[in-house]
Amino acid sequence: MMTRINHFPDLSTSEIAIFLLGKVLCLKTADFILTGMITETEAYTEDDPASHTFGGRQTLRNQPMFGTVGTIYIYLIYGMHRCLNIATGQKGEGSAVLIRALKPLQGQAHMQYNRGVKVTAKGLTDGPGKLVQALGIPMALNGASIFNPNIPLWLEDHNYSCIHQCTTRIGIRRGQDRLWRFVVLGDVQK
DNA sequence: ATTATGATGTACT
DNA sequence: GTACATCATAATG
Repeated sequence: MMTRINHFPDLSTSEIAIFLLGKVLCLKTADFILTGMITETEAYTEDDPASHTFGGRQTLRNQPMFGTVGTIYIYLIYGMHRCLNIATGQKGEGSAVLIRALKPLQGQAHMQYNRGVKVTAKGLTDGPGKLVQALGIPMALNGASIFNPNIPLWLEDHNYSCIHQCTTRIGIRRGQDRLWRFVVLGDVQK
């Protein structure tokens, strides 16, 4: 059984971050479908000093984070890498889940081509910037809904069940103490 | 194996 | 000007 996800359960941002672990992110191009299982996520909310929306700050860039649940937020970080987030909460609430890592499932060779570097299967998509590049997620999807059936990016539930761990976050300076990073442990069961 | 450095857009001081 | 939700490459142990 494999179903396309067209809504999220009514949960908090960190609970949705956990919900997304083991789900499958899919991108369709003219010739390929590229898929990968989500293995690492992170929650970002308005009370998180590391969030673009800390304290309710609104800018032109972070508007999608204030959109309805499922709004896609893609932004450029360090001038060169793009990160994929999915908004959570009500419209007007600046919260989202960052997709930090995938395990490649379908179209690995094409992901390799998109990345343009010689790396192992793990290295293909084991970072937020890497997975966006590997799938070739277009910036044009910024602000669209992940539940919109007319866009080439969507989520599927393949009924993978996985054990997860909550950890402190990495790669940031502020708000490191919060246990809002979620990773899949070990192998995944069908 | 770990550490150092450069690339460089957007938000903010 | 500085900081940043990063990554590849080079240098070092």
